[in-house]
Amino acid sequence: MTRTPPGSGWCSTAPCPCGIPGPESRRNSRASHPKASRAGRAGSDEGAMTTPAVRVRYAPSPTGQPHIGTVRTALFNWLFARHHGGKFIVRVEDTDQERLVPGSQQNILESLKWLGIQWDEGPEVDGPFAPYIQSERQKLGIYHRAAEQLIRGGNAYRCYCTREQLEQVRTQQREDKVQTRPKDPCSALSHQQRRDREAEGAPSVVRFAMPSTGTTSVQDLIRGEVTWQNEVLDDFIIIKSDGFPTYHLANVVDDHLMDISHVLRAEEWLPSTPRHVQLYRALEYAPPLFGHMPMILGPDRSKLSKRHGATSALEYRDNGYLPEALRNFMVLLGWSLDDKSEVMSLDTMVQNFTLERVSKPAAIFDQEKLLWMNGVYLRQFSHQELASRMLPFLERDLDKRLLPVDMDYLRRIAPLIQERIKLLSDAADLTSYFFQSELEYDSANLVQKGMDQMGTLAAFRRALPVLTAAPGFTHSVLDESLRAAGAELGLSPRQFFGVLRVAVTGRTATPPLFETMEVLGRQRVLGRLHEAIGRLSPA
RNA sequence: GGCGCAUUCGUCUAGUGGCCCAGGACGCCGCCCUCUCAAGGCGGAGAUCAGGGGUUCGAAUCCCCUAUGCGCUACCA
Repeated sequence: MTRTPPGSGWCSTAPCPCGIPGPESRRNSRASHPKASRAGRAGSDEGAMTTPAVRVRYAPSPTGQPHIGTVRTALFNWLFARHHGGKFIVRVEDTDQERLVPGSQQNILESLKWLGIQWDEGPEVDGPFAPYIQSERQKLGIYHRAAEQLIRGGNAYRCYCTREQLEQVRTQQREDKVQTRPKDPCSALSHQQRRDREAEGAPSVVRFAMPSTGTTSVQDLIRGEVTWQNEVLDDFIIIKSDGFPTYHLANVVDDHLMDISHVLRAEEWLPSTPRHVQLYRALEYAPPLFGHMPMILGPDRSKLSKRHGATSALEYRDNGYLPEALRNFMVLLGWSLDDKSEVMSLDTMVQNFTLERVSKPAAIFDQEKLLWMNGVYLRQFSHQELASRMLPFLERDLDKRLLPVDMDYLRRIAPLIQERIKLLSDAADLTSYFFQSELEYDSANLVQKGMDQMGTLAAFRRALPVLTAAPGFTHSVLDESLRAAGAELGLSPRQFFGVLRVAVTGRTATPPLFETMEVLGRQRVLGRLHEAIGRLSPA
């Protein structure tokens, strides 16, 4: 009945860098590992070729709050690396100087840390291929050397066209319904013409000369073989006029230099993959394996964005979600262990994560299910753990006059709200009446359905001596004695306990009354009862 | 418009040609438990497997076509 968990038994760990999860792979992506054959190309790289190891990277660009989709991609890369005993590398792709947002690099790293995704190489930790920030790597000249190499080999050329000129060509082509890619006029410039333009000091970019015939294919680890007609692919820019490389060049050069074995990125990158494949070919680099992960969509099926609510991991943190819950929820967006497992430990994820169980269709981010999962994790905590997790939120949200929070007291409150709390950010609201010296509530709430003012007052007056005299202020004692008192008054438990609840907590919905009273303690309870009696008594 | 990818309950998904007139989970509904609110237990509704053609003794699963959705189509990543 139980299926063999996929992954176990197939890929032991280290020596299975292939990304092809098992002998029975349902996808015909059984191509051999390109890097494995690199030994043959000898010295083109570092020389010594051993068993290729899994080296994957997360390459965010610091242009704002890291989107939940890119964080999920980081998670998948990390799990893949851990599953195969490989390395997970973070590389900051800040080649777009115009879109840089200060502080976003910190946000990205903080998101990863919060989620428990540790990187083996990258900012802060460095590693054998440092630096890990492209603007710093730029200074090494690696991108320009690659571009020069391509120009020399006839695989790239300088282009002097202005944006306006290009826009014209493009719209013209569109009007003429030309199906093939726009051929860049500068590709046909003569040597003399180029010299002239350079002498004029004309600004230029470097374009890659895409082959204009034939096809380019990639054996995608998730989607199988994908093929493009080269004639529809354009001569994309590899070096911008500000001298910075574009993503296309930088990522190929760096992935090569950093010995990346698998490029696992979001599906939106699939269309530019033939460019990268051609770059690898022209540069004579052994290409990595590619795998394109499903995207994450909002409820309206469009790319998840601000309009759909929180889109960055840190927002979820501030909104009271647990990293454990968000991580678990995210891993299920596009991956599954089997037909049943949902709530699972990190360890289980690592042990079972294989690309073959990554699904193809884009997934919609279901906030409701995340909320449920957050509750599941919250309920699994020990009282101590829950109290510790709530503390920072209480310090943030509770009236400052109620601080500092007494940890011992909080630890006793924790079990009472554990089944009721769904977000840590609810903690203050759920527990405020434990801390307040003066309750704030509408006196009208004291008199509940089926009761009148006098009856309510009588109930309070009857409860007073019982609570005062209770031998030990524990929930079992209180339960017994108050239940008896209520019966004497001819009130149903619902009525009697209901009015007491409001008097003691100011709320109509709380954890069980007697447990709540026990934690509050005799003094607070009696004080609040007196207060309630005062509120109801005719002046 | 072009190119590419995708398509199983509202949503996340299981499914690797017979075990599937399709299983699990969230959400929803009902019942139970019960001092309120939760949590929990039990049950239910919910998918003509996008549609149409093939292949096969047999198709959610393989092939083709169509439709729809999404992505890309920047000196952004």
